Amino acid sequence: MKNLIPCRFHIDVEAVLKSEGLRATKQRLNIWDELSSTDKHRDIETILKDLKKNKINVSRATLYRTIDVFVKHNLLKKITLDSGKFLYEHNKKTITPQHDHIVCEDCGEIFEFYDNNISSIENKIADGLNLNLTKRVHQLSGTCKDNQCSHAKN
Amino acid sequence: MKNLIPCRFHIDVEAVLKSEGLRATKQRLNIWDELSSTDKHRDIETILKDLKKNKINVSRATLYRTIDVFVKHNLLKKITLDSGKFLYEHNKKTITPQHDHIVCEDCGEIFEFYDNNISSIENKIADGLNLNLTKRVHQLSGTCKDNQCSHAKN
DNA sequence: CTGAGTGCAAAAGATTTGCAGGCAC
DNA sequence: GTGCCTGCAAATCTTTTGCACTCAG
Repeated sequence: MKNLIPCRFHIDVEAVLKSEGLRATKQRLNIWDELSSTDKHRDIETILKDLKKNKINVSRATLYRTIDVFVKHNLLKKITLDSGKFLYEHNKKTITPQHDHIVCEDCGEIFEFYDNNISSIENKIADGLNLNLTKRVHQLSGTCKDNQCSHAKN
Repeated sequence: MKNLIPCRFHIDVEAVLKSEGLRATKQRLNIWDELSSTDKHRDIETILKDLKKNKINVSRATLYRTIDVFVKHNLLKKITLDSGKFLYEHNKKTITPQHDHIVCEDCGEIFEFYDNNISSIENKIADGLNLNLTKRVHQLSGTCKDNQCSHAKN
């Protein structure tokens, strides 16, 4: 029932898990299949629902634990919304290795952006405080200028 | 017992509340006194504890509701940490009107920064998507280069 | 085989809500 | 006096945890 979903990263994950001394259980592989099947940003609830939709049964607890593992090992990126909710997106190491997000408040669409100048300014700021940057969050949100979410058509 | 705490914004808040059709209850004024008494970034729990320390009794529910009101009316700024926890800081309209945060993971110290170039880049990005920027979050964190949190002595 | 990982259900936190009573205006 | 606001406790929501069982290596 999952043959429509490209499992692009199956092998990678198995390797990563093993190299970290973790077991490649079918739950973890199934969850990764689901996570890597789309570029959407989803919360735990949605991921769980999508798993069920594909007849993959994992307990909520396991999903939490697995997502934790993936985030810790950089397979997943955790996005913290201003509401305190979290969204997750898989780390396609090949495309846009570092990027930030801008959300349209009208339609909920999330776009990714990246700017090299910002990075270098950030580094200067950290340097000035004698800090090594370890994490960065940069999220913008806005409303559509023409009130029609024309960007969504892009 | 609160005579040591400068109540710099008392009048403002009362005016703001009234202009919004809200009542200037003693709970709201007391909470604002506490919030405006320091530039620290605190979570609900800490604020509640600090209130009790100053013999101000408000229920947890009222504190949540009041903080909501203040955030909504721009008297308070809500900072969302990556852990999903929230911190609050009062909006001193006079100093650093717009700023972001960089956290030292070693000592928890939070510094504020602002860079005009970043703002203009952000605006360009939003423009490109036909969006009016309404909110921005930019938070960095890092570890101390010399492992001694020398910045904390600044 | 053995212990890391899982499922379940209960626990733990954090925040919200319903409602009766209180107080700002 | 009126109804917005508060306090309390219960409810809700999200995430974590303890424990017995399972299965990957």
